[in-house]
Amino acid sequence: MGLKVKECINYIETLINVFTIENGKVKVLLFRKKTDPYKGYWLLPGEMVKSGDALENTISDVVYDKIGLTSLYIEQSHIFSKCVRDNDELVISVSYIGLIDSKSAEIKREDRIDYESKWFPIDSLPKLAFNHENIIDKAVEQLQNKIINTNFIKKLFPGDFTLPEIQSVYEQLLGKKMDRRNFRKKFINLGIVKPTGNKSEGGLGRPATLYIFRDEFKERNLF
Amino acid sequence: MGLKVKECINYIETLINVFTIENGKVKVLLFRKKTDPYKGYWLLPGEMVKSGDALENTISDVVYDKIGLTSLYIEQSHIFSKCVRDNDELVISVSYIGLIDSKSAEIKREDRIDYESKWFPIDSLPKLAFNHENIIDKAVEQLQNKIINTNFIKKLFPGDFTLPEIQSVYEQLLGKKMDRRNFRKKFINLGIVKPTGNKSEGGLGRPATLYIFRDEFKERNLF
DNA sequence: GCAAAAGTGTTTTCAATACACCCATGG
DNA sequence: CCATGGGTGTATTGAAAACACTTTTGC
Repeated sequence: MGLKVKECINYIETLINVFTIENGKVKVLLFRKKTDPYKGYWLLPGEMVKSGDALENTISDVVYDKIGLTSLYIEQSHIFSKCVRDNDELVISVSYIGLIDSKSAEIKREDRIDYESKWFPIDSLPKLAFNHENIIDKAVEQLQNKIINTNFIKKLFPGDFTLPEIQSVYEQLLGKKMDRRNFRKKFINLGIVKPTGNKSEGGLGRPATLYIFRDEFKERNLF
Repeated sequence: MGLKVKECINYIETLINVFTIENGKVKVLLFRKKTDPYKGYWLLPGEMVKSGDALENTISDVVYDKIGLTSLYIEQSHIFSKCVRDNDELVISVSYIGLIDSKSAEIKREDRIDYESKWFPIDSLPKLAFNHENIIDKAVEQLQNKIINTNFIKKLFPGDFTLPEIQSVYEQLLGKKMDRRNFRKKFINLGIVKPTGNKSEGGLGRPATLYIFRDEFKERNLF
């Protein structure tokens, strides 16, 4: 306890777990690593913290420079410090959670072909570099706790959506099936959504009613 | 966005919010600062991270060297990085939450008279150095979310306790009064506590029944 | 007309709430 | 005997859960 080896520089990096909903699946954005170690493995977008930059600035850089987004919802997730490198250096990883709706995410994806990046469903992740699998696990765990808040959902569905879509996101994140009738009853009774008058198109089966969040909706917890 | 000034060292410190229940009040442990800046103000115990030490080691040092505890429950709270110093240096503060029962806390307090330290009720904090007031606020906010978990409560009450004691902690942390009958009903119906057969002593009024957590109790959320 | 997914109502069960009086102790 | 705080029971309300059939669309 308290055995000091020698003074050395600690590196701090910020990483971000950007989540979106694509084709009804909850997905996270990953980049493929081009160099050893872990060449060919996937990792979370991130950047070393430099020169008196506050963490918030660094994460903004990551989001803008690497992902190509100018704004998305961000909050802190967790700090990891076990990932020690060869030479007495300690890398501290500050992990963030970002949420983006599928439409914005899709547009930006076209712009960025210089990196190999991909959205992976959280239940089928590829080989991940370093401890990034742990980092994603922790972010997903926190997402589970956040998703019961209606304000949080709105960030994933800023446009219109169907109730079956939203229900499916809950089922994926909470890891359990829910009764369709009870789910709608609850969601609609909250009074935070209203039908747009339109119907979903193109899918199999009966088209679903499209809803949007009311402008004046009050943040609440479900479940 | 991304304007780099120059390379410089970022300092990382760990801080801990140690909470206990003393005389029925939720309190946090603070030390008085001996030197300028903020001489005479109070602050959270903490330490700079050195030499490839993982954060967990650093916080262990703090707990052992400065507080005199060999073990207490610890979890991460939040990272603060706005506290920039004069010379382009950035201090990143990694904040932890620690919980200790009053009995262990009391014993250790005797041992440590070389520092001026004191337990302050969270609703009447003294003048705090740096941004430590924000840091405590954040920790208390997280405590509010954690306290609904029975496992968390047990860490504050590992020995025996009365139901009015526990109820009071809930009321302090959640910031609302609760009905005594409904509170007991809920708590006892959980089946996680059992009466010891003894009664509290020394207080005014009728002595209260003492309870302990059952050995095999299942972690659950209340409220 | 068939497959696929959306939409709808009722009953039961259980937890949350509201509420007022009696009990044990110390002084 | 009085002040102080602890302990108890019941009725009401509302949300959660369980459950099966009908509707709309594409092919």
